[in-house]
Amino acid sequence: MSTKAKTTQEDVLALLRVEILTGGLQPGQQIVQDLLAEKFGVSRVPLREALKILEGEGQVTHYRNRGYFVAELSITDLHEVYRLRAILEREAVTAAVSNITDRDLLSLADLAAEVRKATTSNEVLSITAANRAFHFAIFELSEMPRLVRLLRQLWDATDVYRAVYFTKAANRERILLEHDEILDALSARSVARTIKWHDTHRENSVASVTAVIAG
Amino acid sequence: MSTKAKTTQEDVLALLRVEILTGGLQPGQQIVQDLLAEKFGVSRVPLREALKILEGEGQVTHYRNRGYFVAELSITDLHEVYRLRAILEREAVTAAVSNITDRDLLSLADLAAEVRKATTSNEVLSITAANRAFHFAIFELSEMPRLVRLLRQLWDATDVYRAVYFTKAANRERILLEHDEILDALSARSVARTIKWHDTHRENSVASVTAVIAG
DNA sequence: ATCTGCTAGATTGAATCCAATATGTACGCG
DNA sequence: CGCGTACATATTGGATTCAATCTAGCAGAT
Repeated sequence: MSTKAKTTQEDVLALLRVEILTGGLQPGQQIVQDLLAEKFGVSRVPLREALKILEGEGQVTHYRNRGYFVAELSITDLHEVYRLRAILEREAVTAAVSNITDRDLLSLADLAAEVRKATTSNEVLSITAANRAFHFAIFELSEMPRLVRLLRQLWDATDVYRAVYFTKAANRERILLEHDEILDALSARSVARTIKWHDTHRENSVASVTAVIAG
Repeated sequence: MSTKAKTTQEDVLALLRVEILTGGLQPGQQIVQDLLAEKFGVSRVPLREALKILEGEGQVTHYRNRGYFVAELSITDLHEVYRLRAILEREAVTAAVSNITDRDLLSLADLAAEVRKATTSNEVLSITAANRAFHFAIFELSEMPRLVRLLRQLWDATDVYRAVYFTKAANRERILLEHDEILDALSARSVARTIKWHDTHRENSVASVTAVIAG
């Protein structure tokens, strides 16, 4: 069997992420540990440890003796996240270009194909997952693990809102084109073009997500 | 009383930080929960939650069913951290300059004085604390909380090694001068000069710390 | 002699149980 | 009628207890 025996807090963590992503737990809402623990069929201890991880990622906030609440993202927060992403992703992409091999390009193409396939499925969760996999495969090429870690945090912070982005068919179309452009720039080993397309990729995203929060 | 009633896991977290910082827990060493819990006079639950926080910060690493180990920092890791700090601190400082008020300059001067006082005390812990307070007071002026959070993580990651930096009298002298220069650049509202001095500040630091790790 | 498989001890992971704190409501007083 | 205070309840935080997993050491076969 391929299912590796994970620990319960890892399961709970995954469940929590889905719950937050799909809106089962809404921003600002308190997380009542007893209820969730029962719902997941576990005790409160692993739940709390999973919540501590999410707190570290800024996904939930903790108030002493009052518990955990799903984090809310203000517009200014959102813009800060994207500003930081811009800075850090440029760094990552630059390093990636200088490391990339032909072999890497092939597997990136595969990942891009996965995204394309996911978009036809119309399942938002699998689209976001595939999209993430594609972009982080690029970031990983930087061989800067801490940088990738920071980026992961920033992506996590906006996952909730970005999910909405993929509900629009036009956006799903657009990212496929942008991914192709990114692949093209990468194969040409052009740092400038790769950065440029990442930037537009983000700008399209931030515009939509801003609309979501504002509305 | 000014001592606000904190929770045990916060106490434990503070204790752990000191322990790691002072070498009571050395890089690579396993953290045996029973022993530490007893040493701190608490149960394992708050200890584990505190460890989860440190794991999120990259201060310790966790292996399934094997427990927590104090993180080790390789030379390449170290350079990555400083590279990321360079990028992010430039951003923070730039934003700070555009926000800074005369009132801020006064309190920064106070903090710089605190550092000066701490250096005479010769207690490494209080020097690092004062130094941190000074720099993060500047970073906070950026009014970019997420950015500050990321910077805090990066500083934490190298705290262990940086502590050694302050044991040398020459280094203690030098940072005082550099702090003065930074204050000067800030009052002149010069982004370029502020960045420049932050850069040299870091470069001096990274050189020393590299030597520590290598040696 | 080395490698494999097993057993015993140690250590982590999770569940249950108990204590401390905060919130909400009713009551009394001004 | 408004405000503050005290009590009751719900919820979190911590300690204890139990279960699962890993590690080390030994026995035996090749």
